[in-house]
Amino acid sequence: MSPALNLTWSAKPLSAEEAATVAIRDAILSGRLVPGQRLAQAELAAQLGISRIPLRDALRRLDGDLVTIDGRRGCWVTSLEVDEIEELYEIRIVLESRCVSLAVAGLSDQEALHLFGLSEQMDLMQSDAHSGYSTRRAFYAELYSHANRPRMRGLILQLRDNVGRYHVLKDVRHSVDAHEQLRRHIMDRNPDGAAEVVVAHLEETRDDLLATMAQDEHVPTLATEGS
Amino acid sequence: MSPALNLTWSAKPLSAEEAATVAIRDAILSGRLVPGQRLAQAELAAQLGISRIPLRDALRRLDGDLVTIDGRRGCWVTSLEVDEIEELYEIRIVLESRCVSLAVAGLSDQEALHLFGLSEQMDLMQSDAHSGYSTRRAFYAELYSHANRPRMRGLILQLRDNVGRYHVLKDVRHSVDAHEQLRRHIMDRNPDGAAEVVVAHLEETRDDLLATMAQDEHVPTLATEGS
DNA sequence: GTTGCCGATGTTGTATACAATATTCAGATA
DNA sequence: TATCTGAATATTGTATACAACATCGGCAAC
Repeated sequence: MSPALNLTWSAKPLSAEEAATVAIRDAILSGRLVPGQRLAQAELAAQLGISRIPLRDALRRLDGDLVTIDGRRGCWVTSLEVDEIEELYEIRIVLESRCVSLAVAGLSDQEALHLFGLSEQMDLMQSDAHSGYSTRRAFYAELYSHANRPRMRGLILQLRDNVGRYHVLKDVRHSVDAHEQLRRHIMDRNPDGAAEVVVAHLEETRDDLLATMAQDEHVPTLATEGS
Repeated sequence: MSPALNLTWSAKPLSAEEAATVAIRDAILSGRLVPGQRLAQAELAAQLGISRIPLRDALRRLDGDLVTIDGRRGCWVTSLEVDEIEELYEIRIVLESRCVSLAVAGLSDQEALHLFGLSEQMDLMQSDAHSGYSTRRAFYAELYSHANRPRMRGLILQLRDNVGRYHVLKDVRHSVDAHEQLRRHIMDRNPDGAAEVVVAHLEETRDDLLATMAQDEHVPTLATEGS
């Protein structure tokens, strides 16, 4: 199956544009760049140590997703309204219920066991918000990859990132509970059960987030300007 | 509902990047640029009468969708395999069935009548493949806008374009029939019926396309090079 | 006090020039 | 003949410079 030589081509030189894309995406997902924050090309390029051209390429790549570009008016970190968040969750529910169902249905014994272990690890090591998020993300990325639907998986992960940056790690109890159920359905190869758990979990998460937003709507987050 | 003054800000000056984006997208959707065709930056920029910078911005914007960029190896018109087309249709089915259901459920009498007329017009004037496609696209864009799900609508139209450029106008009978049924469900405000029609229509269209591709797989289309 | 009109300033868009890398093809060698 | 090597060529990535536009401030007029 696997080739004799499995060089992952580690540490291949990233282009300036790729590096900038990763850096900006990471900054947005980790909350260092907050929704609505202006992204001035000259300033960002200077901070990253590159010229404006590859920076613009990176921004174009993130446009419509994590970044909003409005012609000559400039660009900002995309800010989501309540309506948009509800819609994104609706799309996630439709896609993820299908995807998890397909994934669980096609799992081999070995793969199911692997996912089971991954899920337990994930719930055991509860670290800070950011690494917790990326750990959960990695689990779902792995799970959904078994659905053999690369485009759907990509869409889902994208939507997840889009909405995930608004969370403040409030849903830990829900998550642990949902993951326990999900593990059972994975071992039982129960696609419908898994889909139900995922939908219920998404709805809970969504409601948590909306409640938090309604509560904090009069306390807008402010970016701490870099020196 | 509609504002008293409805200035559409017509004929605002497009930037070179926007113009290039529209031009390239249109060329791909109309088939002048075929899947797999190389997109050389210098050549394209010269043809469009702009420099490489705004052209690159346009290509980055279409990347991952209609265009595939592979680092320094260059970029091509995205070419879809059979598996990918099947997957895109699967996503369309999931999203569009939900979207049409929501749209039909919320239709006012006036809106339903308007869509009815639009649909009839669409079936009456059957012109060439390209304008036929864009007419149908406009109808669904209008229909889905009534679902009040802008992101979902955008995704659907994007998926539609992605897969639509492979069609060769073979599904006219199916379409006319499906549209007739859809009109009835629109007038009856029958969301479930409309969703069923859309799903069935998508499945038929998908199977038509796959059959055509299986038939023509040994006759690869070749681009007619511009002078 | 409010509105409208410039001018100064800053930011983005675009062209040109150059650097870095991929591709290609000729030629040598097994 | 097939394959490998390496220089020539072509194409993409990036930096700099400049042009076009938007924003923001003050000032005048109503």
